[in-house]
Amino acid sequence: MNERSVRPLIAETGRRNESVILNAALDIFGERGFNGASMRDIARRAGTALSNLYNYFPAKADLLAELLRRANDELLRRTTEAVASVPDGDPARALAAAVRAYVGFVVDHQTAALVALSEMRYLKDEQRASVVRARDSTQAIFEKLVGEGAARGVFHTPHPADAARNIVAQCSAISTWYRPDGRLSADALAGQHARYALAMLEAEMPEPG
Amino acid sequence: MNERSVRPLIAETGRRNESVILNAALDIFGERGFNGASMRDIARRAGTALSNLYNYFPAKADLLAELLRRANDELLRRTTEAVASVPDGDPARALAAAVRAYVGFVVDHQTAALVALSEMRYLKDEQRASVVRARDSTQAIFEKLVGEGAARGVFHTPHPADAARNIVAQCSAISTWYRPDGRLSADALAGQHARYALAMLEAEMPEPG
Amino acid sequence: MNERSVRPLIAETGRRNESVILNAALDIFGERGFNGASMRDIARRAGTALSNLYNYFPAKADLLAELLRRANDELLRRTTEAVASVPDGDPARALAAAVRAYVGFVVDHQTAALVALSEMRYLKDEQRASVVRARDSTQAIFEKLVGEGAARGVFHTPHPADAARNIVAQCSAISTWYRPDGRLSADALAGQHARYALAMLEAEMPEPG
Amino acid sequence: MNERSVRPLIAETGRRNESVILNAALDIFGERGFNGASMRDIARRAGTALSNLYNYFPAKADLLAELLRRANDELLRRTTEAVASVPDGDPARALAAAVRAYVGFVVDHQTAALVALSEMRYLKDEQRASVVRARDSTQAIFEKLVGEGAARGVFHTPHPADAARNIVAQCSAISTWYRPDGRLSADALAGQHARYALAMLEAEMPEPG
DNA sequence: AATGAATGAGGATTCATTCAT
DNA sequence: GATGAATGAATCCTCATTCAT
Repeated sequence: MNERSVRPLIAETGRRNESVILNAALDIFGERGFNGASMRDIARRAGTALSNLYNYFPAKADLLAELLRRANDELLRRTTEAVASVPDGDPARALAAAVRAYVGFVVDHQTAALVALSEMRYLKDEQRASVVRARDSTQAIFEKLVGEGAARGVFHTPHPADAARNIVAQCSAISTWYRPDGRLSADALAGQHARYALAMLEAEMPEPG
Repeated sequence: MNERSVRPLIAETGRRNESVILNAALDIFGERGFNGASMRDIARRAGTALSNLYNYFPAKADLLAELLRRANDELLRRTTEAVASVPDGDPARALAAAVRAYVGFVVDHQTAALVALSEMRYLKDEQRASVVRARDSTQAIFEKLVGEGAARGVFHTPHPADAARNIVAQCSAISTWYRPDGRLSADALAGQHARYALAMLEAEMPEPG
Repeated sequence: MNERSVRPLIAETGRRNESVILNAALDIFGERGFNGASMRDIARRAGTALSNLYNYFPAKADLLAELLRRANDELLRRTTEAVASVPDGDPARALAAAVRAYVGFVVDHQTAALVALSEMRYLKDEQRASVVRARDSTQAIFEKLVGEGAARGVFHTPHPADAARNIVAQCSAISTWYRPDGRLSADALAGQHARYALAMLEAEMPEPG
Repeated sequence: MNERSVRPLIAETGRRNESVILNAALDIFGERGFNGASMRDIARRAGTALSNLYNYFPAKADLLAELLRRANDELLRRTTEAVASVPDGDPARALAAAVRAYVGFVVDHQTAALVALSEMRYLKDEQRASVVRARDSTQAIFEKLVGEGAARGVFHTPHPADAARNIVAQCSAISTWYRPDGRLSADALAGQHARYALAMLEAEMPEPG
């Protein structure tokens, strides 16, 4: 039984077909990559006319940007909430909770996580910058926690910022190989990654989830 | 001073322009992705006529396949040699050497590593399968070392296969963020990643770098 | 102070938005040409919904046709009135008055004059024929006056019909270059063109405006 | 028998299909206007594949720009030569020769003259500016001649610059109505327009061609 | 009247690839 | 090996127009 909140990443909105189109785009981007996906493919998957896509999103890149915005928002929300649920002053526990949240997001929204990881580069200028900022917001949470732990002598790793980056990279990379029928359940996977993270940080007495 | 062997990934061959074309393709694939790269782009970068590309590679996918073949070959060579240079019976040291070799490859051939990580999916059928096999050969080395260490009680991680996968994923992901002018030198980075790996494996008395 | 009747070419009618839409269409056709203008452009300029345009005009061509009808009507009205205001039997004076009226129309409704000159060709079949007829009605006035003057020996030009056509063409072409802040005022311009016309006709004792 | 040099506006060049494509584009632009012409139309008229057009001209606007460049070049060449063939110090004769040259160009290359008159506006930025400069070069010849004549007291028109503009406009407008089977032959038309021009300028003793 | 959603046809342009030289 | 010309299919996107509300 899964206790994580698996509400759909793309919720219904006022506009009739918006969520249908976004979900179709997410699927197709996940299957073929941004440049390999055609608007025709997306329209067909969404069950609408090609030209109708443009009533919702003025350009293909806007579809991707909107998807990444939502993915990053949800990831940030989950991570923030996870950290907030841990009493202050326990960086190890907070870090473990953040990692579990991140892994949970990847497992619940694998395609979105994969697209966010690999297709962001195809956005340009302001859209790209905006997504980078959103991604960095989440990353900053990890860096802050690792920095605090290092300052307090809880984490002994010699390069805290580097460690934080690699922890996040590793969580994100799960989207590239995870299979729901794998040996580890989603929760076990999240717990195991919390354990990896604390190990990498050379935490004192890690207490894995 | 850099002691790693930084011979070019794409060496001169008998065919005059082959290496020029492959290097151009590598650049362009790295900049724009496989589907975002056009044969015209590659020809322009190579300084040759578009149609001449087809005298060397019958299709765009063959360019990518050849690049990935060479990248995987070099990665496998480096990893194999690194492991061979460690006396048998010391899985921790061997694993650390393997990680350092992998990181060295990523740092020396960042674009190739990035393309291998992110563009392999655009190959089809036998070409795809062939590249997957090559990638798995390297991965198998890590799995074997981790398995041995676990069997001998040197590594205490509860899920050795999973740990091996994540170590490799983490090394590979370096290609997505590494900058030569970053805070850690290439060697320091390699050493640090060996340390991460042993930590993740919960090795006894890791002796980093 | 401007004495010419500068009532708007597109007057308010019973239908609330009709004149707004026509004026928007006139603007856009003037800026981008008939084929360069989109119904979306026009709707946006008119401040109404795209689909609402079709409650007023069943097709894009009908918008243009209606504009040209009104422009030609107004031009014909001004020219007719100008000629009527001159006592019979003085072709030179009548011709000068007609030219002044024509120039006045172009100056007061430059965009409409420009669109009438350059976009008529994009109408088809009956709509085109109808506009051609309207244009020819005005042209006929000039031909008649020139013919009369030639018959009476007042105009000595050897090819009266050709002269009439060129006089009209020249007046019409003013729409392509006129700027309200030019060296000649609107009235001076009208007077000067009357003078050109009489000169071209080789009129006896032209008495310019 | 026609004595004017009616060499084709678009001469053969080294590139096999270039002149064929330019001539097709000229036809189609003349028939439907720049925005009403599709690259498919042009390709069909040229007897080549749509995509092949882009091997010669990278964009539709480049086709138009090249056509207008050639048209303006030829018009300038003819006008310049005509003026040069008249002994200095006779502005009336020089002006008449210039007008005849202009009319000759319009008659020999009616479609090009029409397109130059009506489609220039659809070019943008530098391409537009470049064509405007070319057009102004020819116009400047007329302004110079009229200015000289006015200064010497040969032309009595009160607004020389305005007169020059209208003379050119009138010549240019011939392209909108001329029919080869009209009442006046090409030469007669040219002569008649020289006469109109001198009349407009209120020249002393015009000696029409 | 007015609107938002929808659509089929067509727009310019780029694609990977082929062929004759 | 190398090139310039050529092509059919596909690209993203816009078009005028219609329809249900």
